[in-house]
Amino acid sequence: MPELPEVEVVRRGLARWVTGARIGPVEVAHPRPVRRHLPGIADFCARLAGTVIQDAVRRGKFLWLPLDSGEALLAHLGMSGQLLLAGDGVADERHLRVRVRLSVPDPGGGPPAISQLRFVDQRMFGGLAVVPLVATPDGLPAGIGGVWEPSAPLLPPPVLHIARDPLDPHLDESALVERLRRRRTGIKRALLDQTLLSGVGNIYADEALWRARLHYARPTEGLSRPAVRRLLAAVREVMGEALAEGGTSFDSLYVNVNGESGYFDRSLAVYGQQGRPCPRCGATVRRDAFMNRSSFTCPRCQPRPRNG
DNA sequence: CGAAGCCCCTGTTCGC
DNA sequence: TGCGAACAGGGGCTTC
Repeated sequence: MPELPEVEVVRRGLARWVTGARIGPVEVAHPRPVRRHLPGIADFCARLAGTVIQDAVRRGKFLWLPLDSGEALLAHLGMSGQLLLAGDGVADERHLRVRVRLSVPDPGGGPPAISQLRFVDQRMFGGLAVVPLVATPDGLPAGIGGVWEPSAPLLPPPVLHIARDPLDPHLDESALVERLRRRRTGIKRALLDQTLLSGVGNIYADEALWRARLHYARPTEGLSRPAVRRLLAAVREVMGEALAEGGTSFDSLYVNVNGESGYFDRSLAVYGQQGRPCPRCGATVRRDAFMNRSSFTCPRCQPRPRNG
């Protein structure tokens, strides 16, 4: 499943390889991934055809390509989505949902010559839409990327309520710490609340809580400022490590755009590790049902709060 | 406004 | 061997 560091690697690959590309005909093989484009499939295709991609920008797990039409192609990969660059000779993937034909003026040596952007998604939680771009409420850059800006920083409306993510240099950490401490809920719920902080999914929440030695049910009420800051530092740390691995595991970003990740299977201390020893203290990692999901903790490093 | 729960989706794995 | 249930989970949406 694509997590924030992988989405960032995809963003970098797209920025590198398709900035300046002109979009040609668009084929929608399955209507579901375009369901959030309310005017329909024909309108989706018509708005894309003939435009030129200006940039690739990301906030949390939302990714968009600003177009010279003033609109943007907005993407969310959901659980199983991939954005792949391909040449015409590459066989269609089994779950190919949308094909965007491209003409890339300067292929720049990416083998083979890129002529398609493909949205491949088995489970179709993710999707694409063509959306307008509106000014960011705070006047600051919309997210990561955004080298190209017409005059003011711009954001797709569906991303307006999404908070900045841990990799965003404009994240106001002090304000976040205070907002989080005013919440009356468990710390993992708060960590997963995209209106507070975006891009943290179940895996990174569990890994960061383990590093900060906090149980997922620990009430936000009563968490000290330093404790919250330690947790945010842990989130940033684990994501930074994953990004470093994703960025160095392969020779070129072109490969990473094609959906590879170097992070999982390694480096995970607790997520998916039930029954195995905690890497820090050796106690047996446990798995609990929480929020209709799984939560993994070390019972010794992360003791359950009395009233949790 | 905040908190919490439901639901969407399909391939894989597991239990009977 | 076959079949249905459980599971994976981000985020939109609804309700209180």
